[in-house]
Amino acid sequence: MTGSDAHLDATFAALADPTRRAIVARLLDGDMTVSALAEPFEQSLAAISKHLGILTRAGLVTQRREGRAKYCRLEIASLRPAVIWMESFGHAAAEDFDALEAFLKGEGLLPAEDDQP
Amino acid sequence: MTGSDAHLDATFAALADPTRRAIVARLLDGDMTVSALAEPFEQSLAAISKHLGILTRAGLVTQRREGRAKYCRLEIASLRPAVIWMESFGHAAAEDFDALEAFLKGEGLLPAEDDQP
DNA sequence: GCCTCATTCAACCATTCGGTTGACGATTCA
DNA sequence: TGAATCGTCAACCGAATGGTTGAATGAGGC
Repeated sequence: MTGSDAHLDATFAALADPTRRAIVARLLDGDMTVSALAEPFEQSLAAISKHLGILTRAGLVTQRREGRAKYCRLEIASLRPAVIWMESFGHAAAEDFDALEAFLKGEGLLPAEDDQP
Repeated sequence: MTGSDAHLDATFAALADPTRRAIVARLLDGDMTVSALAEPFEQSLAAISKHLGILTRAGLVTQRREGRAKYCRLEIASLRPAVIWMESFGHAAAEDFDALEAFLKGEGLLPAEDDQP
């Protein structure tokens, strides 16, 4: 409960802004340059750049330079600690989360296991 | 992607603070009065009261008055939208989340289903 | 070398946050 | 009734946020 505190702080804080969540969602379609990423938002490029800085500092996004453009990539794995933190509550209060599990399975978000003897 | 934005904002923002995450974790042990809840923290009661206000506004906590004490209860179900938001990314990039699923199963956080015909 | 495109930096502004202290409203108990 | 307990409110503080604008840096193209 001590070590990853800062990472959880950064992750949850990064996700607490709708523009940043939208950026993350857009990055699911693949890597994108900063300006391509900024295009649908009614904010200055500098604002988007700041948001990307926050996402990057949280480890959710990495950037690589390619020519004069800079491509942003979503680093989904770094969501893991946050998901685990939340899921652990689901476990601890399973009765409240039954509906969640049912929902996830219904949506196909949690494939039913069949690889376990 | 529009309606629950505010709730997601509030939920993630509420979880972005380590004191508040600790409060939530403590509430897993059962309902607690504000001062009992505040006891292990080196902060003023007013500060904890503010944190509880934030958690309450996010819907993660409800309070009921009982005598002169006020009991706080964790409303785990209201974490659901946030979990679902995150899980949907796990679905979209399943390869990155394989490790998560393995981890969750290994920890017993995701019990293997056996209630399905 | 120079111009242009892509991105970030710097300074600034208003607002919110996390915290403190002290006063206040409820409630219980003697 | 009066005193103690529980919790919140109000005002304040310093720091961080989310945004703007304008200048500066980096990389290609001519």
